[in-house]
Amino acid sequence: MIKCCPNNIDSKKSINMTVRTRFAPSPTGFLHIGGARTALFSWAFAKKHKGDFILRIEDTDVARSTPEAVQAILDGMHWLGLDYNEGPFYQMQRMDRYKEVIQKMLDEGSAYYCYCSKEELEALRETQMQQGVKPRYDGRWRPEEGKVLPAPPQDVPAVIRFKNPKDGDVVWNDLVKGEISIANQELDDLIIARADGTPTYNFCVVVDDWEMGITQVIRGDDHVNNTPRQINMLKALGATIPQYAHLSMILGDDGQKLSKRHGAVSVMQYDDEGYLPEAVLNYLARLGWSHGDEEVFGMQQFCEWFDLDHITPSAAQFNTEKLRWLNAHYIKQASSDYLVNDVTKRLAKLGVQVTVTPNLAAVIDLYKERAHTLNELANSVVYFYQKPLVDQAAAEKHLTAEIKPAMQKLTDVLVSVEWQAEAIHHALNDVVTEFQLKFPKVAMPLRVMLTGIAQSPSIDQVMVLLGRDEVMARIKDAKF
RNA sequence: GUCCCCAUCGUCUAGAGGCCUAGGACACCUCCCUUUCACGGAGGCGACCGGGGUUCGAAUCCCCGUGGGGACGCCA
Repeated sequence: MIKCCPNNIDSKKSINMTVRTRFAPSPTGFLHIGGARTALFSWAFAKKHKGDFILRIEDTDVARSTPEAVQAILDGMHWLGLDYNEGPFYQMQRMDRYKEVIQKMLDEGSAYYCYCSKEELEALRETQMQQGVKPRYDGRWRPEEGKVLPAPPQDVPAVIRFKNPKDGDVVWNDLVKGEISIANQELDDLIIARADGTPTYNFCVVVDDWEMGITQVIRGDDHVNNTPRQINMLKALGATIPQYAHLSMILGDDGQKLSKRHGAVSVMQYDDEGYLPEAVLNYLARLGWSHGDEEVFGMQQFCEWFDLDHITPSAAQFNTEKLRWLNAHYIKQASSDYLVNDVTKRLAKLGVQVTVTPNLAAVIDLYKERAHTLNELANSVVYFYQKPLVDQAAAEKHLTAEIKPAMQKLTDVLVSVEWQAEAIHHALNDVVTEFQLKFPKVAMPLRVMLTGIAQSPSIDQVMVLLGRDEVMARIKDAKF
C-alpha cells in the first residue's frame, strides 16, 4: 500500500518532464562492477523513459584523478555499450560556474567563511569521538543573529561553508529504499570551497545535477548520507529537487566488500577473461533487480522492463558461477563471425596462428556448446593448430599395448576411407567389431593421440576437421 | 561512539495480508541421452534471523532484539 504510488514515475513527474539521468564517476581508477551496474541502471532508466543519459566525470580531486582513469571508464562504458546522450562533462572545466554560484550563496547568506585550521578541526573531531558523539563542525564561524564572530586570523586561509538549516528533518522518498529521514541536527555546515578556492564534491554535484536538469539521481548506497546535504543546498539555491534512487552495494563472491585490495576488478578484466559484454550486462541487470522469473534477456528487453520499483534494497553478492552460466549461453548464441574474430585474437595471444584448415568456424561450431568463456573456447581448440601436449595420466590409461593391433588396423583403413564423419564412424565401428572391443576402447586412445586429453567432442567429427594427414601423423607419432 | 540503511534456499531472487504445502535461476546430487567430457532433458536437496504485537489470517504491517552494511574528510 505504502509503496505503490510514490515510486511510480509515470504517474507523477514525467508527464511534461523528460527523464534525465546521469552517471558520475570520479576518475580515480577503472570502471568496476559496482559502477558498471550503477551506470547500467541509469542508462536503462533513461532509455525506458525515452530520456537522456548523461556522463559526467567528477574530477575535482586533482590529486587522485588521472587521464588514464578517465580513459579506462570510457573504455568500460564503450565495451558494455552504454552510450550517453550528453557528455562526458568534466567538472574541472566548470570551475567558473561553481565559483559564481558560491559567490551568489555568499551574497545571499547561505554560505560563509570559516577560518578554522585543519589542526583545529582535527582536535575538535577527536574530542567529539571521545565524548561518543558524531564528529561534526560546531559552527564556530557560522554567522548568527546577535552573535559576535572573532576577528579572522591572518595566517589561516578561509574555507567556505554551507549554512545548513539547524532544525527540522530532511525527508525524501528514495525510489529504492523508501522514505528516508535525517535530522538537520545530524548535519553540519559542510565545506563547499577549499582554502585554495576549489569547490568540493557535494557542492559540484548539486550545481551539476541542478543545471544539467537531472530528474533522477541513481547512484550507490554510499551516497545516502550526502543526499540530505545536497537537498538542503538545492533548496537554498531554489533548485528543483530530483528524485533519488540509492542502489545497494555489490559484494564479492565471498560476501566481502569489494575494494581495491580485495576483489574489485575492472569490467575490462571480464573481457580479458573471455566474458561477452552481453553476459556481463545480463548478469548485472539481474543483480539487485528482477522481472518475475526472467533470467536471460537482452538489453532491449531489459530497457523495456526496467523500473526502479523492483530493485532490491539489500546488498547483493556477486556469483561468478552464474555469470559463467550466462556467458556460456551467450557464447552458444553468438554469431560465427564474431566468435571467429574473437577466438583468433585469443589464440594469437596464446601464440597460436590460425590456418585456413582446419576451418576455425567449423571448429568453433564443434566446441562452442562446451565453453563457459571465450578463453576456454580458445584453449580447447588449440590442438587443431598445434600438436597437442599429451596428458600423461590419460596416455597411461588409454594408450595400452592391448589396443595396438586395433590401432594398426585402423591406420590401414583410414588411408582410404571417405573423409567424412559417417564414413569414419563406420570405419571405427568395423575395427571395434573385428577386434571384439567396446567402442570407447578405440575412441579413447584416439582422443588422447589426437587431442592430448581424454575429453573431446565426437571423435569422428574431430577427425574430419583435423584432416586425414594430420590424423595419420598424430597416430603415427603416438608413443605406446 | 553517533546517525542512516538492510535482513526469504549456499548465491541471485519471486513475493504488495489469504493465490505459499513459499515459486524461478545458478551451484550441488540422482537419473536419462551418449563414443569420453560437456551440452541438453527429467527429478531431487534446500530458505521466510529471533521474539513480541496487529489481524479471522503475516514471509508480507508495527515494535523490540540480533546480525550485517554504510556514513561521519579542505575524498568522491
